[in-house]
Amino acid sequence: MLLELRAEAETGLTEALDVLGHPADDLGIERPPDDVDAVLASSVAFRLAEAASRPPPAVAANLADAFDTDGCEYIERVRARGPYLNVIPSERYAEATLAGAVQDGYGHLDRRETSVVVEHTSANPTGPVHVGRARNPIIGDAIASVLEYAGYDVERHYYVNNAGRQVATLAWAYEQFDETALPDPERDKPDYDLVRYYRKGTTFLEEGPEAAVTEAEAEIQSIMRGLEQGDETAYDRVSVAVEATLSGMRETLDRLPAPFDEFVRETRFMRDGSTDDVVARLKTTDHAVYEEDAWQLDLPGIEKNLVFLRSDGTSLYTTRDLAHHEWKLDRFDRAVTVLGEDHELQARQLRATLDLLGHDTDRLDTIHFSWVNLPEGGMSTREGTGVDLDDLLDEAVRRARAEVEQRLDGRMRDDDLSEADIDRIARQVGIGAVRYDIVARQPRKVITFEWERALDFEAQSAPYVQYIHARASGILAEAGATPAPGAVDTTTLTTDAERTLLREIARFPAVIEEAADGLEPHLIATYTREFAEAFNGFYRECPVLDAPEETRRARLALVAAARTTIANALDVLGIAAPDSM
RNA sequence: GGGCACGUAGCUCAGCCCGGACCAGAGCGUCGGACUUCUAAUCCGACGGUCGUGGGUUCAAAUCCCACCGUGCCCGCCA
Repeated sequence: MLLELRAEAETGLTEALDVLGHPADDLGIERPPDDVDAVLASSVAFRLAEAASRPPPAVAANLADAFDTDGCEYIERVRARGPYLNVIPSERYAEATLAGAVQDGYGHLDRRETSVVVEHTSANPTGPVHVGRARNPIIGDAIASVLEYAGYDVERHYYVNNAGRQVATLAWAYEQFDETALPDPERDKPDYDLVRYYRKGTTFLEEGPEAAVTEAEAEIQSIMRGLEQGDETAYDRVSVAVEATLSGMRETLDRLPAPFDEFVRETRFMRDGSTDDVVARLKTTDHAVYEEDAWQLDLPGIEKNLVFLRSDGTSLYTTRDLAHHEWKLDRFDRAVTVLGEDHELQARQLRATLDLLGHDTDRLDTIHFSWVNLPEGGMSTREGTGVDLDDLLDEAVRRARAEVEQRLDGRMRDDDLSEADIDRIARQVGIGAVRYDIVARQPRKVITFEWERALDFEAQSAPYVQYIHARASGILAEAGATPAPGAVDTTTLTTDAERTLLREIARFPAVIEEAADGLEPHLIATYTREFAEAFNGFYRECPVLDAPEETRRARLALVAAARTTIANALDVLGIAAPDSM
């Protein structure tokens, strides 16, 4: 509802500025501090003061007088307070907020008729997903969801690298080594099974006898060339190992869950000729250079040449990724990619090259996140250092379960949780805590992984937010029927706590819009925390079930609206909203 | 060496893009309080900060610009 009110405020303010002969290019609309009873404010008066040769408060007072609220549905009035203009909402604003927020889809913005593909994770299928990578699916999935809420047609893609050196090495190692020479797998899952061959293989290439290594390198090269030439045998050899590994990785990602609409395989762009086509076009550009037997691009503003064809005539990952991106731009209006910070240069080169090929790169967005490190250093699949995501999720659920059981005794609510409930809550809370911990921070910040911090179940965590959903659910279940929003008198909601909660509910769609515009899902996490504080304030101050009839009805509607709001906000973050905890 | 990021309470972060009522907000930790009352994974209070450093722009700077310092990532015919 804040979005509608803001639209009214913008129109009204523009008119008022016009009437007084001020420029209306910067309205200075902002969120007022919590202790001001306005829902929106403007600081334009500061900027107008000099030209008007009057102090800001005087300008603000004039603007407040000139603001015509006659046509406004949601604005009661606009008043000056010092140099600021404060927008005071009407009772209709409260009514419309409640009516809007009890709808299941609350927070979904109007459809935009714009398609966007969100590519995320795309980890090399060489072994289990480790925590160092975990930011990618969690941030990526949240970005996809927030765009869906904002009205875009979204597809989630995982780009499978099944053509590079890494997977050729895996395929070779899988054929080369006997299982008896390998350690037992850490889990009974194909990715844990296969990664043993991969690690054995990379160690062999680094430390094995020279002649044997040369032979192995030749074999790996031949697999790569086979793929390049569309050789079915080479493709099958790689597929056996890659697809098995990928299935194990998908199983782990499903636990988050991080669903995908499509797994796009790199080889697709080799087999359909589009990579050759890109190479042919690149050779004809002014920036193409042939140096040291390899075709390269000397890109403007980029210090490093981009090799797009090796001296042996084979393509590189980036070459295929160019074809992949042309494919995406051809099918979608926008393409968002979530990548690690180590891919920064590559992403810049990709963008510059697509630009060179005549594409509108404004349709492209890249979000970079920094690594999750261990206190002792980085994580690596190849070296086998790091914490597997499976282990983190298991431990999270285990600790959450211990927490539920410990709280069982002191439980005030006599609703006897069943074994199945305990299981459900442990899963919702445990995995939710991991996701929240990651999605709540700006992707650029480096994270050092520590068990206690990642699995903190207190304030500023998923359970803190989930708890208010459970509380709201409890009240509504106890009450039985929830009154229709049209049948309640919002004027009975008079306390600060009620008004603050209402204000937070009304803000949700505006938060979605802001998070979607900037591709910043952490804004939603911040919002859920502030929302939870507002709800807890209400919960403390305002009894619902024991309130006088009129008040009770209004508060029940408010609780119902709060519940949908927080459920949907959590939904954006991919975090479950438990009915009981 | 070059490029790109990050630097806010003891610790972990939000605020920075779009400068204004923030002479800075949370959480954790520490200390003290609140369960016969809709779930205490909650709430209330106290203590705690030269917003890395120095300059600049502005009526106004945590926020914009410059320099410097520290940290991370990248600088492969790997991905």
